[in-house]
Formats: sequence, C-alpha cells, structure tokens
Amino acid sequence: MTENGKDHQQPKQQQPSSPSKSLSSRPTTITLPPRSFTETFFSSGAPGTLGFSPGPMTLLSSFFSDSDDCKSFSQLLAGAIASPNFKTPDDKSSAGDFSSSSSLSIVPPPPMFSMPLGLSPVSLPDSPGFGLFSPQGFGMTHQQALAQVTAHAAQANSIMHVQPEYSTPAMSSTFTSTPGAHQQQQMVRSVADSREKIQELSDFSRSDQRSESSSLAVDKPANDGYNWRKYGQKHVKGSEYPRSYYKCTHPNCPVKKKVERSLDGQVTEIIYKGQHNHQPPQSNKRGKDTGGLNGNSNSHGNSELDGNVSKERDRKDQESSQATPEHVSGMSDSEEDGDTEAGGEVDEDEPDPKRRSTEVRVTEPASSHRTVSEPRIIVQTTSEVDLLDDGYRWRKYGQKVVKGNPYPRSYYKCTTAGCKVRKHVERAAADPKAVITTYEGKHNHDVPAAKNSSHNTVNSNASHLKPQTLEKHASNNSNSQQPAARLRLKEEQIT
DNA sequence: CAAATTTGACCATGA
DNA sequence: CTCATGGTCAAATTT
Repeated sequence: MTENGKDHQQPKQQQPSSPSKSLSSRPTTITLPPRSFTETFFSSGAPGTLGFSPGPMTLLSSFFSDSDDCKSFSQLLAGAIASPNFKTPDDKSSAGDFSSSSSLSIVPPPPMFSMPLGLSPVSLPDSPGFGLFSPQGFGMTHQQALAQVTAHAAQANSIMHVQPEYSTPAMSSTFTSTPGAHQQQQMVRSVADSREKIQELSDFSRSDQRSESSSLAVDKPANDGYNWRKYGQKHVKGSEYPRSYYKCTHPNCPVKKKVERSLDGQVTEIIYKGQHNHQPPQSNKRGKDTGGLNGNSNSHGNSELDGNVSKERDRKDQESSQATPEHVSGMSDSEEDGDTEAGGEVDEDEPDPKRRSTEVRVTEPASSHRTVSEPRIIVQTTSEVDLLDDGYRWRKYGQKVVKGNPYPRSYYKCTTAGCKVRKHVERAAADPKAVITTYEGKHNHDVPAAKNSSHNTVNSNASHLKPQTLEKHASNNSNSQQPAARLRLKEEQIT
C-alpha cells in the first residue's frame, strides 16, 4: 500500500505524446516490490535470511549479532558516508572534469577522514584507521553500525538525528535502559505495524578543514560496493541541483539511492533507501582486483558522491527552519551554537507512509571553499530501534523543554571515560510517537556492551580524529544548521 | 552489439 | 479540488 505507492508505480498509461513507445508497457512496471522486501524482512520467519529487517531483526541482531544485518547496514552506511576509496572512476560525467580542476583531486586524502569514509570493507580491508569499521565490522549490529557511523560523522562534527515514527512513549526511558528490552518492544511493534520509520540525520557541522573535504572529494564517492543503475534524474525544488535516482542492480534488492549533485559535480546529498538483501558484490580483492572473476563484483560505476558540497539548501533550511533547536538553553554544553532556535518542530509529521524503508542521507561538505555546509546523513529505516540503541552506555544528565516542542528533551552523555559523546532524545512535537535522537560527537572507544566479543582493538580510532567537538560552529550565516528538520524533505514551498 | 545512461513525460502524493 | 512537488518510467542516446 501506501508504502510503496511510489515505488509501485503507477498504473500508468502512457503518454500520448510519445508516439512511439509506449503504450502498452507501462502498466506493468514493477520496479521493485518494496513489499517483498518488506515482507522478507519483516517476516521473522526467515532466520537466515534476514537481511536487515527492521524490527525483528534488530532484536536479533542486537543480541545475536547477525552478520547479515550488520553487513548490510554498515555497508550501507559506509556507502553513505562515502567511501574514499580510490576506486574511481567512474564518474562519468562531471566528476572527471571537476576533479581536474577542482579540489576534488587535489585533495589529499587525509588519513583522518579516510577512516570514516573508509567504512566500506571493500575498499579498505585493513586500513589503518579502520577501527570501527573493520571488516569485522560486519559483526556489529545495526545499532552498532549506526553508532559507528554516527561516530564517524561526528568526527566531522556531525550530528545525527534519529526519528522513528512510531515509538513507544516509553522509549525515551528505555533509551537509557537496556537496549535489549526496549528493542523487543519495538520490534514487536514494528512487525505488527510496519509503518515505522526511522530517520537519521547527521549533519556534519562544518568541516572547515579542507582536508576533510578533500578527502571526500576524492573522486569516488560513494562506492558502497554495490552496483547501481541510474533510472532517473530530476530537479527538486529545494535545491537547485538535479537529483539522480539509482537502484541497486541486484535482482530483488529494493535499495534505491538518490544523489544530488551540484553543478560542480560534487555531491551535496545522498540518500539511501532500503537495505540490501544480498551481500555486497564486493569483491574484495585486495588491492585491486584481479579481474573479476566472480560474478558479481561491483563494477564500479557509481557516481555518487563526489565531493564537496555546496550549500544551497540553506535557504531552504531557513525557511523551514524546522531544524531542531539544537540549543539547549541552559544545558551545560554550549555546543549548540545558537542556531536556530526557533525551531519549531522537528519533525513533522511524517506521514509518509511511503517512505518506509531505510533511507540514509549523506551530504558531504564540500567545502570548496568554506562552506559551511554541512553534510548530513539521513537514514530512514523501519527499524527504529536499531538506530535508537546504539550499543553505548549513556547517562542522563539533563532534561529540558525546548521551544517548539512541548515534550522535554533528555540529554545523555556517554558513560565511557574520556568519551565526550552526547546525545539528546526528544519526542517530536508534531508526532509524539516519533522520537528524535541527536548524537553529538563520536565515540573514541568501542562499544562497551558488546556482547560479542569485539575483539578488535579498538580504540584507535577516533580519538584523534577530531578533537573538536561536534558543534557546529557558526559558520556563517545561518545556515549552518539544519538538522533535524530535514527529516522531511518536502517541506515548504517557497514559491 | 550491448549495456548503461540520458532526458522528457507521466503518475502519485501532499499541501 | 487544484496546484505543486517528487519519483519513476521508458524510449532515445551515448559509451
């Protein structure tokens, strides 16, 4: 139903205008049955298959840590974040040009950024900074993956927002409590309803450092290791840049990706939707490949993120200004710069039944110059719980009512010593059922609770990556922040 | 030649 | 109900 409405497509009729074609074919367009995917995932029946089901899976994954989910998730994220990789090339079109002149290529890939970007295992199996996303990363659960992602983002000063559509009220409390428990609840719910959706948003606050941007800019943008096929391009209102639509080429993979590129060819935003129900084609191959013997490997080809970003959306943001009010007024931290305020509600309702699947949005800062633009990652998934529970331990240190939202916002800090990551959770003003979680900062340690053994080392990462905090600094105008608000994309019409 | 991509138009959904 | 916006398709084009 609704969910796929869009996907499903329409009954369409062909266009009279087009003389040639057409006609008959349209009616059957079935691109991908979101449903199926949903079903698949939702149905808990399939143990081995679960790719990543949202609700149910989460649970399982949390405890059992299935690799499947993890993989998918992490990869997805990885992709979203953008892999640095060297791979390259494909950019078919524009990227090439720019790279030459633009900073894209220029950018020396800073190790720091690499890490985050290098999430994808494919690219860097053992890269030195891989702590979090090491190949073993797959073992991590969605939550973990997410958390990590968050962390990465954080490095760049990003913020993540999670907004589940349906969450129990208790959720907030649960947050701190054991993850497992609430997960179960949620899971149940999810299964039953299936309408849930989570959105995560990450904003990289500015990334002034060119290095960062540069890294991103590397040409290859987001190769998540999967193969994508472009099926459309359109100009959306909020941004002046065209948005390209990609679908995973796998047979039943419902995953879709939207990439918005600036004129320069730099990607301003990337939105991932859905989870891959198959393993990444990656081929791994260590270094380069050999040739692809396997069948699937990815080809390459994706042109997605490239680099820098631009900025445009600011205006939009301002207008909508829904951004979550990051500033807490009195809270201890001053991290939130003054941003917006106003805020309003963060979410809006998101009655989008249609958008169900997981969506990850990544925006890269291109900062060609300075940009303040912050890259953001948005993940929408049915499994809210996953996102909510990141596997880390948090201690509540405050609660406050922010303007624009009748519901109080709870503030949590990571209990790990030395880790300054914070997060706040609040219910959406518009939708009480929706919970928005904002993460700030990146964990410099591994996930504590891990039940699994995380043998990995750990810690190495991050710590130095970005000492700064997350905050977004002021950047310029007001555009800097626009976090949560974006949950919805459609928003206002500025006409 | 084939595959992937491009581009315009249609359709669906939301305001 | 109508308009606006976004998304997908499908043929045409390009590599």
